[in-house]
Amino acid sequence: MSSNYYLYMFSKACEYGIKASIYIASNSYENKRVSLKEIAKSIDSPVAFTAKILQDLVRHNIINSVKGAHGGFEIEKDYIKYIKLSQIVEAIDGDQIYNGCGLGLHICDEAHPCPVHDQFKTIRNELKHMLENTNIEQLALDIKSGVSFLKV
Amino acid sequence: MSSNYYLYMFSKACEYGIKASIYIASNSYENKRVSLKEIAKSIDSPVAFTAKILQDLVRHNIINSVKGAHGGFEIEKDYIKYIKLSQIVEAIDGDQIYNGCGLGLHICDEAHPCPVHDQFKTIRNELKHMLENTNIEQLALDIKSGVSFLKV
DNA sequence: TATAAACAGGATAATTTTATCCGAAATAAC
DNA sequence: GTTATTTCGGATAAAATTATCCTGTTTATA
Repeated sequence: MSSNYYLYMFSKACEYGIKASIYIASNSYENKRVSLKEIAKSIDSPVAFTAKILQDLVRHNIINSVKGAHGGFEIEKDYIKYIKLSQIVEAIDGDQIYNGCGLGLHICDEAHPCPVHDQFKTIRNELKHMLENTNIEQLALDIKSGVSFLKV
Repeated sequence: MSSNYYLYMFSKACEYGIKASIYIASNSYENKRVSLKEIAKSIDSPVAFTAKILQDLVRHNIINSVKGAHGGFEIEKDYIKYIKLSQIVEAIDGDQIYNGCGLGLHICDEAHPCPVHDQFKTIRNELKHMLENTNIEQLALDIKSGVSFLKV
C-alpha cells in the first residue's frame, strides 16, 4: 500500500493535456502547426493516449485541429493569452475543483462540513485561484525561452 | 473523458484512513474501543477495504489494534493530539507531498522546472503546511460535539 | 486521381486502484 | 476447552484509469 505515486493534483490525462497545450501554444506563436507525433515526443507522453486528450481539447474549443497532410494542432495566436489552466483542467477532469469534498462526503458545506472542510477550502480556493489566473501565454513563453521544460 | 471525479487531493484509501482515524480518536477519548464494522458504518466505507487501510495504520503505529472478542481499534489517549494529518497521508499514500512534480516530470526543481513549478510549489507548500499542522485531536473533538461530520 | 500524411474514433488491452472473500490466529467469556 | 468475536493477511474480483491498435476520413501534393 505504502510508497505509491499519490497526492495527485491532476490525473495523467490532465498533465498531458496541460503540457500539450503549452507546447502547441509555444509553436503557434511562430505560426507552426504541430503534429500529434511531435507533441507526444516533446512532452514525453504516449502517442495514442495523447490523441484522445487532444480530441477532447478540440471538442472543447481550446485548441484547433487540421486534418490531412500538413495538418496538426494549433491555437489561434490572439487567443493564447486567454486560455487559463482552469479551462484545460475542466475540459479533461471535470469541474470537481469547485465542489468536491476533500474527504469524499456527498454533502459538504458550511452547514454540514467534513472534519477538514475549512482547512481544505483554503487550499482549494488557492488552487482554483491559481488555475484561473495562470494563462498559457506566460507558460508557453517560458518554454520558448528555455526557462522551463516540458519533459525529463 | 469529461465529467469525471477528479482533482483529488487524496486517494479513496487516504480519505478512508483519515476519517477512520478521526472516528477512532473521538471514541478513544471515552476509552471506547471500536470495531472494524462500526468504523466502516460510521464513515460510510467498504468494510474489507477499510480493514486493509486500518492494518496499514496499525503497522505505522498510528493506531492500535486488539484482536479477539471485545477487540477493535483505539488510539492511546495522550497520543491523539500528536497525530498529524501528514502522518496518515504519508502512511497510506507515500511521501509524494514532498517531491512530486505537478506535471509529472521526473526531474523538476529550480534548475529544471516544469512550466507551473512556482505556482504549484506555493500550493503544495500550503497543503503540506496544513497537513503538518492539523492534528487529529481538533478534528475528533469537532466530531464529538457535532460541529463536523464523517459521512453523508 | 493516386498517394502519403495526419486527425477521428471505436474496440481492446494493461495497469492501478478499489473492493470482496475466506481461512487463520488471537482473545474474552462461558 | 469450546464458542463467539474480532483482527490479520493472502487470494481474487471489479472498476477506473491509462495505454494501444486499427480502420476510416480528410487533405495537400505530385
